[in-house]
Amino acid sequence: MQRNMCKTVTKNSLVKSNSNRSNYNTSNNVRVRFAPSPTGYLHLGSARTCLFNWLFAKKNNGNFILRIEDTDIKRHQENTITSIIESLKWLGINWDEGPDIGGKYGPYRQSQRLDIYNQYAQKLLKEQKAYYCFCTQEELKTQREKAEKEGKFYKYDRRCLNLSEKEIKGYIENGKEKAIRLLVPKDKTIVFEDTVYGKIEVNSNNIEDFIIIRSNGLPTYNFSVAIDDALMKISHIIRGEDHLSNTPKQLLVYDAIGFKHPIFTHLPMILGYDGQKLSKRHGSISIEAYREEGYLPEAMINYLALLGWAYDEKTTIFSVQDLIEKFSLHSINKKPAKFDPQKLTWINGYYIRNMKDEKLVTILSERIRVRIKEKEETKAKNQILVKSKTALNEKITKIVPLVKERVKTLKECDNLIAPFFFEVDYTEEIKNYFKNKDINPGKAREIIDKTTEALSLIGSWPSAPSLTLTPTHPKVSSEFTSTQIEEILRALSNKLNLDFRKFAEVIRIALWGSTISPPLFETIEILGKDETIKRLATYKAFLSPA
RNA sequence: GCCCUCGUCGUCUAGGGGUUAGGACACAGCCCUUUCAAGGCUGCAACGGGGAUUCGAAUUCCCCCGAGGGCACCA
Repeated sequence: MQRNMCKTVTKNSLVKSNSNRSNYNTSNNVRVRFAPSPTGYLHLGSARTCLFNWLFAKKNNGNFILRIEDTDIKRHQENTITSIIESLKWLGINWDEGPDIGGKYGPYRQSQRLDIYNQYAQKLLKEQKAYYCFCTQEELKTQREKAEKEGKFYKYDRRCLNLSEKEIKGYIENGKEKAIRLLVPKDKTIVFEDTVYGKIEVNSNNIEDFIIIRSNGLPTYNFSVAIDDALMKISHIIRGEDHLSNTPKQLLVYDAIGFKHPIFTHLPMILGYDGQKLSKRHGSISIEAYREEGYLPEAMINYLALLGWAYDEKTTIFSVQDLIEKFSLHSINKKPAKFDPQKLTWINGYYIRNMKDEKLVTILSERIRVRIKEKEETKAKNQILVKSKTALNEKITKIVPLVKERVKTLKECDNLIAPFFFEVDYTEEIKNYFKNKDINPGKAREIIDKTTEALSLIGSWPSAPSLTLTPTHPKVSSEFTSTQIEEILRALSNKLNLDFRKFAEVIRIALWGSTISPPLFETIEILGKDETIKRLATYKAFLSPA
């Protein structure tokens, strides 16, 4: 059987396939599009749809087109177009044709294509495949509500189809509001083969004569998409599953006009944790929000690709290049996917950990610079510890290896390293941390005093006669390095007969204002002797005498 | 109400007649450890239910149940 043959082939080529879905041509002229309506930020679901389109285009050397569906004047907001475009660019998605760069099938904004829709509507009218409807919206609404009350499915009763030419003429001359409806053929089976969902059959009797041009002259969605997709020579329509039920209507438009059908691929929905449609109450759902939270574009892409698609039984990490090579419409599954922020975060952490140090340095420098600027604009200017851009970069270069394995988002990283650049704010909780602890405030003072003393020695050696520590530690040199610091602090902790964990906790809290910090010895080195000693003193002041 | 879909660990998924039903996230434990991570090891955990076909069903078919989407002068 064909199925078996294909299975063999695909196993060899490591590409999964359902042969019965592969009867289409992807060898040339692949043209796909992403067609957002500008009503808000770029949503995770839309981003995933966009990504799949883009991957498919890249993989097949096709064209990826960006089109803005802004026919609904009431809902669309101009500024959101910019924001959507920004998000796409941030993700690294580029397009070959679009509203900003043009192209030979433009314009790429539906609001600029109104003449086209009207021309086709007139053509259908002339061919009697569509007809004027003079029913008012109120009338229709009443009818619909009545039907719903009776538990019936409402379908337009075609009353305007039976109007005489004279009546029509009369209405038009009187300037009565008119919409245009498509004349849906009776009892026709509409069939299409969806790449993901397989063969879909719908009887046209289930579809009413839907409006294609509204009384305000604007086209409705099912009409304009069909026309645009056909005119823009879109070969594969890849979009969310919520459009599956609309596809027959669009096919009716294709057929009425005589357009060739494209290939349809519907993607399973992305749902929230509770299985409901992903919405604001599930938390952040825009690409923009994740960008701000410190997620990397490559991590977003990787995670999004895994929603509804899998390559094999093991791999979870895919570079964009991997995805382009391995992506296939055949391996998209049907089940709706629940968005899992934890996994996204894990993937993001993975990308941070595996990022080249230099790249992280660049990214973090930029982010810290933003924070510095914020401080500069407030009265907290004196809290900034780093003065020059060079100093900042040098510092971050040293910091990156310490923190890249410890954070999952850039924001988390910013927070972890902030005390390198700004004075520490000690919370009440931190100030009182050692009350009722094994190490009481008095003991903590002692630790701080001794540590201060010991650290002071580094660099002032060998002229340090008061050093009580040196007998147990012969190798005090003049370099303020993490190795040196570690040796001295461990020796000190030992001498004080303390568990080093507890000893270190005092220092950590004093230096970082937190129980969590980057590795202590390196932190002290980078912070520098003076700042370290200064912070030890600052914190000591919060410790009430025993 | 009608139409269209979907149903494997908590989550993303692999698996398409014979598997100890595999991996990843999360979770738990242990190891490592100056905190937090990272890393290593181990564990927990799934075929919605019922029939049918078959020697054999997570896999094919039917019914039920559950879930999502659509049915607008929204996109």
